[in-house]
Amino acid sequence: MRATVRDVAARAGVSPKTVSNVLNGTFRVSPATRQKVEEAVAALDYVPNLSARGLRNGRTGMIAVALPDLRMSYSAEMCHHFVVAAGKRGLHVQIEETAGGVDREVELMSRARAQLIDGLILNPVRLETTAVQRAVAMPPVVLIGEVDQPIVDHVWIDNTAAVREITQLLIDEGHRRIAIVGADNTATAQVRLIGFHQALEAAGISAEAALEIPSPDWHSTDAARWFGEFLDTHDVPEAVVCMTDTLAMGVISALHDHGLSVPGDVSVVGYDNITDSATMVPALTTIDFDKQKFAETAIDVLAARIADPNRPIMSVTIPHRIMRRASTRQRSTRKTGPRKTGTRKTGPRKPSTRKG
Amino acid sequence: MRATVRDVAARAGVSPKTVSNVLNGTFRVSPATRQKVEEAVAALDYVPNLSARGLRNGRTGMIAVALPDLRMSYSAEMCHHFVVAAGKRGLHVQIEETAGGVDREVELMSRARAQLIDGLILNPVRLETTAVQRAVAMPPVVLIGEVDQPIVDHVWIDNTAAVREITQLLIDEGHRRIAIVGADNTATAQVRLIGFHQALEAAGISAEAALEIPSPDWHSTDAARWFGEFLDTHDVPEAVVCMTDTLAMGVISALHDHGLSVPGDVSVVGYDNITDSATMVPALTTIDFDKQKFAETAIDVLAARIADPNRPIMSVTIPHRIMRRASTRQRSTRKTGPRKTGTRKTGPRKPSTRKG
DNA sequence: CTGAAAGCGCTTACAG
DNA sequence: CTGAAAGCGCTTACAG
Repeated sequence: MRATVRDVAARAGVSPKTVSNVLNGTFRVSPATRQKVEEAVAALDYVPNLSARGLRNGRTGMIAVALPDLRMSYSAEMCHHFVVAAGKRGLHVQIEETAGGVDREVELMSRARAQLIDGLILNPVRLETTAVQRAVAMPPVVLIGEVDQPIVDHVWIDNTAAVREITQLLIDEGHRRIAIVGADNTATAQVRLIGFHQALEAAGISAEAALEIPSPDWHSTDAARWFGEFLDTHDVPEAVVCMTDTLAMGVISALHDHGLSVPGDVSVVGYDNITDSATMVPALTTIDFDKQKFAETAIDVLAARIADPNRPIMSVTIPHRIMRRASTRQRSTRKTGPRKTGTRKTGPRKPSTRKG
Repeated sequence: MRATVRDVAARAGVSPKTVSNVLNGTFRVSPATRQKVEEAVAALDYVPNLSARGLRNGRTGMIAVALPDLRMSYSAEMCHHFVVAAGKRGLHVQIEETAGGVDREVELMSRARAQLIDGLILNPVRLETTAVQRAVAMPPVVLIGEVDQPIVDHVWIDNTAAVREITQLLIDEGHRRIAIVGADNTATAQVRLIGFHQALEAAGISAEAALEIPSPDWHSTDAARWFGEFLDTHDVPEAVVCMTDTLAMGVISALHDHGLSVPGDVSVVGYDNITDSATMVPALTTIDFDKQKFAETAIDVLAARIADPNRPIMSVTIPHRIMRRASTRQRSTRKTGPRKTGTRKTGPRKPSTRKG
């Protein structure tokens, strides 16, 4: 049978309270007593029961992190940083996926209230239907990502500015017919699309609905399929803004399959600066931000909220910057109209079967 | 204040036991009583306290999944499948990273014993130093990956066979001077290296230590750097076996930076069939397995172990297959000696700046 | 500096 | 089909 504080106390010849004091360091305990207790703990292989402690204290030392799709490289890197940042504060992380939508988000909130977790870091999927409602008794929650709900704490990147700036970069390089991939109705896409539109408008370029290409799932394979179909039926754009690096990977793949080179024929940019974006061929120009800092900030804000539910609501913006790599280039001649697929100088070919 | 079973019972005019029966469905309850209870639950916004339930039942409904490095795309995909598979059984997943090594693994075991988690799915990093010891009182654990410890349940891929087969594929295509990237002292690398050696030996090719290239971290950027340095100082191999798809991404990047085409100059294969491997340029030939099935099997085995700690130990091998894509090709002429870098027909050039 | 007691909220034998 | 009581293992006022 598992040892309990009583067993330890009995063996050490002290009361359970003293054992607790030694374990939690709440009060000063004489060295002799401390040693007796520690010997008993070791002898009995005692491990405190966290459920009991959680019931007593109302804290379990566990938080949840809920991301839209755990399969994304972006999710992988953020999970890592959340786990590490939480670990530094003695917290453990439960992961959840919000892909299911609003129901899932609501369920996560109740689970927080069911107190196996002390708080929740939530990346909601849709703006208009967020589970975060004034009406509900709220557990400690930090929103990350695009939804700016003034009801709860919030850590984010200024997505709109970031996409505006990277679109501006493409415009400065002489591109005018610019497509955007991942333009669907998620919160992320909507907020980033605004930045895209702002940059076009500032340059006097009118937005074209046909150049706003959805990709219902944001996996690279989906982007390759959807953007590939776009290439089959439309003029080749001069540049492509991708909502994420993972989408950019699919876009580059589709361009290669159509015999188009990056950035020779088409410039491509991404968003997130995932590790793999540096080893794409070509290396990807993208939006970079300090993911470790992002995670640590979110954990800090959540910990502060857990400690004091009544503190003022915070909103923290993590800085971003453009990570310039090889996937974009200056257009030599400034073209005003759309370029026809037929005007390409070389016909389609599979670069992957080119012989050395 | 939060409502408790007592509050619900009082409001519904029944005993706490009846409330519990309604919530857990243990005994039959009359429809009228059930409705009264459900109304009270709704009215009081009652959510059961999982710490209390965990203390009482000795189960929290939470399991932990510990992977070596959460940043990997492979980890991302596995996490997704574990969370989904666990969710189907009403379980939640706590994630941990074992990169820290054995201490971390031991700590995870005690945490399991501290009973905030009912069990643990563990991918240990090193063969010889596994935290899994006969001596320690073991919580329910399922090992995944390469370590075959007959002490606990085990779900894995036959790594040795998989790498042997994919190396064999390269040999069948006429490659003889084959490098392997990621050859370090982790359990995964060691077991896969054995398969590599087996294939070479069966073909009468002697292993060359210089062709076994380590990459202390298995990120694509590390592989690009380490394999790039290898290319700077060695003859170009005819083919490269990568311990993972992520490593392959870095290897392909380094080859491009050296003006070598894949598979024109060098064939490359990976392992894992991550989603992104289909959109690499060229699409990657790799080892595929059913990740959903892998995760579900591990969860099943763990659930069975939790239900019956004394059942016989299980070991399940998930089938694998070669996913043939564009990154390998038949060598037209069979060469016996190493090819010099200088013998390439085309000089180095950056494919990324090639114009269309 | 330490001990005896109460209670966190739940579920489960034990009675009725 | 339901009620009253006990107890999971911990920590914290309350006394000494």
